[in-house]
Amino acid sequence: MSKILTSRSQDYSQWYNDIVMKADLADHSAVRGCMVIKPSGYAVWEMMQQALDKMFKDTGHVNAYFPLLIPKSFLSKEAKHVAGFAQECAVVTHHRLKTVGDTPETRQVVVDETSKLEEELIIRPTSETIIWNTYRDWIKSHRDLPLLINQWANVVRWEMRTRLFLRTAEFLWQEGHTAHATKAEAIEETEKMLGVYSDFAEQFMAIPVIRGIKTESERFAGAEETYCIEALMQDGKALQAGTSHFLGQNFAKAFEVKFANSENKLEYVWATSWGVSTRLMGALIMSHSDDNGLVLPPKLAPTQVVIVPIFKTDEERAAIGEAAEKIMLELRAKNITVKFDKRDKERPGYKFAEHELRGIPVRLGIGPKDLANGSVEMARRDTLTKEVVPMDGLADRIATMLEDIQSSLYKRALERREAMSHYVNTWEEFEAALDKGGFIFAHWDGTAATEAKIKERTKATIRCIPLNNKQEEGKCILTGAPSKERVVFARAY
RNA sequence: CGGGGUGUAGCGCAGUUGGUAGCGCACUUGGUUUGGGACCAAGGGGUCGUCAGUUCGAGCCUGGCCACCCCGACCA
Repeated sequence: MSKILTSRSQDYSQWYNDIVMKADLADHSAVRGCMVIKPSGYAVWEMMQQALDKMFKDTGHVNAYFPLLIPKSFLSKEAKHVAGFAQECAVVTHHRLKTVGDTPETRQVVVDETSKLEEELIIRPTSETIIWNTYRDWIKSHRDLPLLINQWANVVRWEMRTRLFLRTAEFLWQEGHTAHATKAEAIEETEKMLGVYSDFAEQFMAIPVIRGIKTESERFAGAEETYCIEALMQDGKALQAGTSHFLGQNFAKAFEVKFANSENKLEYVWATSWGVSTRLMGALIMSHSDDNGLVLPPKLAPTQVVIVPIFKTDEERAAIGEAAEKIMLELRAKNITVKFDKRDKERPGYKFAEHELRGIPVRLGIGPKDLANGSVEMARRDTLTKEVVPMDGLADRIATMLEDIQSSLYKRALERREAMSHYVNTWEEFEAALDKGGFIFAHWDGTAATEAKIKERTKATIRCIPLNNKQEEGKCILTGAPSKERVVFARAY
């Protein structure tokens, strides 16, 4: 059994960091709490971006870009919003530096105090305010609605504690910001985008998620309702993988965004916002990887197949090269991405290990024996198994295998989650389940006070109230007060 | 921000009592190798995180600062 499944939290963190480093995905930067996403990591992020972007476009959205810097007064216009983000904002106070000191030894660069800004600028922790300030000018009539815009951007949140991908001071994300004429339409949009996120998580990332809504205390600052998808990592901790917010008219009122309806009466617009971030990279790593390194689902693997040649002589090398070229043509004809690892310096064994570390789903080995037999050695990353198969019909076989890896990863993750889902009815059962890790479905009396007490005692939070939740009579595990449905508890990242 | 730990070559580390820096991997060159992380030989690479202090002399001692890791607190 993989040691990660049995390990303590500290070992799991070490394991996670090792994979990020050894698979060459990212590194710590010289800037506090920030990371450098390396080409290997960025390539995976790009795969995610492309898939998500297509899904956004397919649901009628367009991309735009808004400023990085937000005047402090904008941020403070929505009271709950600023209260939620005030603790973690990077603030720009000056716009100029100057050099002081006459000699090279004493010379230094300091802030020019004469360049102090009259109003400080906040580096966006999220863009609702700057966007709604802009939407005021864009929305005049019901004919301007709905306004369905997405932005790919970076944001900065000055977190106390950072973890590569999961919580960095700066991170990359997309944020959708939509405006609608009616409440119903905005809620529909919020739910639709949650659906896009859960489809993406399950179909592309091969990660099963629970769709639900947040309790009031976990709600986005400034939202009326926060919908989320929650995933379970291999160590039994939950990870919020995406959120979609119904913002009501909060931002429309804060920024005076009104439209003339068909009867020429002014109304405030209804809003949504939704986002996923590079945190999904963390989710991907923690969901599928094993002790040999990263495991990528084929749909997100920048390279799906790698061919490793095994040869002694130049003649063999040339013959294998020809065979590889032929295979690559066939695979590319089926839109399968393939690389031929013809590096001379590294030996095959080294390459095998390296490609496993980086998570390439399928590896082909071609050597003299294969040339003689018309065969190829085909290895799959998820199960670490390999078999010798005929060269004939290889492309079809690989296409099938890629599909199988994609669905197997999902199935494996789903089975693991089910095995780590506990239904409890008493406090004792709840505590026992917490020791095992995973999602805990339990009754809760619906009060923030109880939620807070449970969090204080156990560090477990309510991850969400599942959508379409089964209604059943029960008693709160803490207070014994009546409850009509189970909510999902877990310790979370 | 509190507690604990770390910072020495690209990476991982050693460095004794304070005496002017070393090992493994990686890198360069040559040769032998190549079906699961090769071997031999010869090389190159360091303001020891940073700033100050103590000292004839600091990688080592003292203090400040910075960054990172782990546990908390915080955190759509």
